[in-house]
Amino acid sequence: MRTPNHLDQTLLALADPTRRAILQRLSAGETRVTELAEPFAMSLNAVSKHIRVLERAHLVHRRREGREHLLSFTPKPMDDVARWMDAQRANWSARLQALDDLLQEEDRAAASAPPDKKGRTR
Amino acid sequence: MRTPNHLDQTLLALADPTRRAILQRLSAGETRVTELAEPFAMSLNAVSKHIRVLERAHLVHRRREGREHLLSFTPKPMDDVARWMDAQRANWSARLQALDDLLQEEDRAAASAPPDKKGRTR
DNA sequence: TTGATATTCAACTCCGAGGTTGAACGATGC
DNA sequence: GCATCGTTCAACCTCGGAGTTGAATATCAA
Repeated sequence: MRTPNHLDQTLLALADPTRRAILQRLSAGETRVTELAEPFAMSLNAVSKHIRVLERAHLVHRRREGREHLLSFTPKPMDDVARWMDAQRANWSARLQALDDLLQEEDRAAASAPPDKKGRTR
Repeated sequence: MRTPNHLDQTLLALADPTRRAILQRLSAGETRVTELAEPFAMSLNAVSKHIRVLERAHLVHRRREGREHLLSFTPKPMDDVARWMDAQRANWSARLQALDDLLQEEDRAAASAPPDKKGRTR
């Protein structure tokens, strides 16, 4: 908890529509900060701060060329997120399968008993 | 931006190690609040708040049974995250492929010219 | 009813996120 | 040199996240 790990930073960075839009834009290619900020209804400074959050999460890389800062998307942290989610999915999918089996078991058992008024919800 | 959409809520909820641990625990089966809070070095109230964040993101479902609140993992929002990430991946993977092609093109061209001092960085 | 258990609600602190404005800094162009 | 462009830094505001403690609510058990 005292170590804000990479997943934390990455997920936090992704949990904002502006930043996701920035990433989407960057996935189309390197872009200058000003150019990147142009479509947003907020100050350049605000966008600059969003960029710093993305940098902290290692989701964008900055390359200075003269006075221009060129930003590009570095997707590696997203892989970590994907890996974590896959691991989670593996966990609960197995369990949901077991639950399904159990429910079917119950249904077969209920078929030989008086039916229940309320159906299986959701 | 004024509509904090589902992805926002979900990613924000996931961007905390305590909450991810809670989900991990819940993926092993329904759990009472107190039982859930026991391993964490924080007050029951703090855990209760985390649970509310997870509920807001529809990542957990609460079922009241007497005085006990039984929580379970509802993974659907994670699918939305996965879908968004896949879409992103489709975007930039295509572009990275194009970039790779370009770099190889340049390498071939450079092979016939005097070599460059600084190598291809990262 | 009384008392214990399970959980939330309410009020508070602290801190950082997200936004603003204004100034500073570094590179470019004349 | 000087003005301008691209970008950040600094200071400030507001809001909500994350934690605390203490009281309230609801259920169970006697």
